[in-house]
Amino acid sequence: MGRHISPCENMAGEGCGLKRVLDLIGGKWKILILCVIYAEGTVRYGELRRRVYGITNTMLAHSLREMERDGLVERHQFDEMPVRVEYSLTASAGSMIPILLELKRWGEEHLEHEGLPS
Amino acid sequence: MGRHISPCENMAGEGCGLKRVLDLIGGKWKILILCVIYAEGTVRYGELRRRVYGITNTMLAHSLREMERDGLVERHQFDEMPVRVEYSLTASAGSMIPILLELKRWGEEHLEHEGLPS
DNA sequence: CCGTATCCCTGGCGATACTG
DNA sequence: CAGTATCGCCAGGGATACGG
Repeated sequence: MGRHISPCENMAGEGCGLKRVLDLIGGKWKILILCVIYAEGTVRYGELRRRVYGITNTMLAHSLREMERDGLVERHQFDEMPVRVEYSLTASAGSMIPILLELKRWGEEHLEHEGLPS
Repeated sequence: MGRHISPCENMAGEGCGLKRVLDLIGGKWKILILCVIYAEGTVRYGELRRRVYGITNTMLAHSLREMERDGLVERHQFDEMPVRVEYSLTASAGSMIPILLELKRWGEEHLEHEGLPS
């Protein structure tokens, strides 16, 4: 005893904080996108697409729209010719970054990269 | 400058640590299951199903098998009558828990529960 | 009690083509 | 350059029934 949270604690209940976070950043791409924007500070759309390995146009645009709506990223459009658009993190998303970087570190420490064992 | 990681840092590249973690614990249920097992210390299958709100039999069993295979949970079967099975975290999964709890806290601090705005 | 076996369906995701 | 518009796949997830 002492190492457990009370069994009554709402770990995975209906409106659990964890579930709500996962609704925000769940799915295949959002966490990766957030981390890349963070690493770059400010990124243009095309650069972002190149940095997030394997993402398609559709998914990048779609994910960005949702994250903008959810207050995680900011979009700044410069009406030059040709048009330039830059993305950056909101303060809110910024405060989540350290957690995501820890997750990344955990993966690097605990998971060997390996191809398929033949 | 100074606040950025080098642009060359592999944030979301092909074998990125982040991607590998997400392969392990991505999807709709695994993170929640891990946190519930942690909170209980040791849990029986049925208790787990009750605690993870909304999960189905199929998905719980399936997730548990994968996580066992991946070295995240341990299964202990007691051949009593009726049979009893208990799940607990491995040390490896345990070391990830603090990160997941931070994520949960982030959600609780930054996300109001709200139904649909009418 | 603790699951597996099946079947089925939705929506996340992707490919391609096209526009301001 | 920075996206939308469409279409379609298929794997993740769910319901139900059954087995050790």
